[in-house]
Amino acid sequence: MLKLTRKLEYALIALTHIQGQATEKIVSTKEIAETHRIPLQLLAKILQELAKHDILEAIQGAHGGYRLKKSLDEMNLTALIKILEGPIGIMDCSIDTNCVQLDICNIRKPISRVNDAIISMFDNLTLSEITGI
Amino acid sequence: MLKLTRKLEYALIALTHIQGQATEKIVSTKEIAETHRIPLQLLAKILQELAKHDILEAIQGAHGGYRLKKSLDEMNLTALIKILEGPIGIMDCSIDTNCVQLDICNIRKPISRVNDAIISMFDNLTLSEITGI
DNA sequence: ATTAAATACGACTAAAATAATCGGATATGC
DNA sequence: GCATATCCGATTATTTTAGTCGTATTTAAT
Ligand code: SF4
Ligand code: SF4
Repeated sequence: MLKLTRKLEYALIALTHIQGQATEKIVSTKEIAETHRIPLQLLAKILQELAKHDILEAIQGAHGGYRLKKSLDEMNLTALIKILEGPIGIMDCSIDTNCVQLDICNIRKPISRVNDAIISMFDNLTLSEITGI
Repeated sequence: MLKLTRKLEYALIALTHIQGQATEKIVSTKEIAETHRIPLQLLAKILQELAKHDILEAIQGAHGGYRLKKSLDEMNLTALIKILEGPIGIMDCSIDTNCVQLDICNIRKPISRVNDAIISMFDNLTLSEITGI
């Protein structure tokens, strides 16, 4: 309940790690995985996903790896979550319309306010505020 | 990710329903389940849990059911979540100490601030603000 | 007393979401 | 050519959430 996924944490750890290196340094998945004890294959797929969305630049081949492609203060937490997990929302009806209670729900409005508050908090949180400038 | 559980929603729906009735009226699980299309057995267990924690008063036997025992503006969302789901926290290390990244985690502090903000938001939200006065 | 309607509760099963792994392809520096 | 990377679809494993079952107990009404 209300937990961040491991994928998201690994992504934030990796971004933080990369940002801590010299700007032009190419950082390999292996380096990050070993430093932070993250399963290599899983991290690999996460970084690929981030590369696909232009957050990282991938350099293939031997001595390859990743570099930051986008400045982290240009992107908020909401965007990262959307990339890795899809649409956000603390209840089903904030995402789709399949809930059987939908038309008779007596808590939808108040819960929706809570949802908005959380989303707006994530909207206002840049990744660099998490990874540290 | 970051979803409220169904159990919690059902609890809030039920509390809202009960609060909408005359103060002394005894409301049966069946009435709530049918009105809101909630699986009866599941709702039953939830209400038992709430009764065990003195939020509801259970009246057994024929024509039995539940009544509010505690005023809903005396309790916040955090308390309800704790009863139904246990300790809150958006990351594992806010609850236990088993995370393998714990000692080397580079995002723990910033994530912890996010966590605190959410918890504090829930702390300041009374149940009556959700169920409607 | 008997019956019907209700709560109480532990055990169980099912479904869904999350986490991790596997196997092979492709790219590139040396 | 070989070692070291990214790339990527498919699969499996694990955990969490959701829902069900069976049975016992309580109590009002008849
Ligand atoms: S309609 Fe009500 S029960 Fe259904 S998802 Fe929205 S808030 Fe939850
Ligand atoms: S230590 Fe880091 S990785 Fe582990 S749970 Fe806490 S924040 Fe997440």
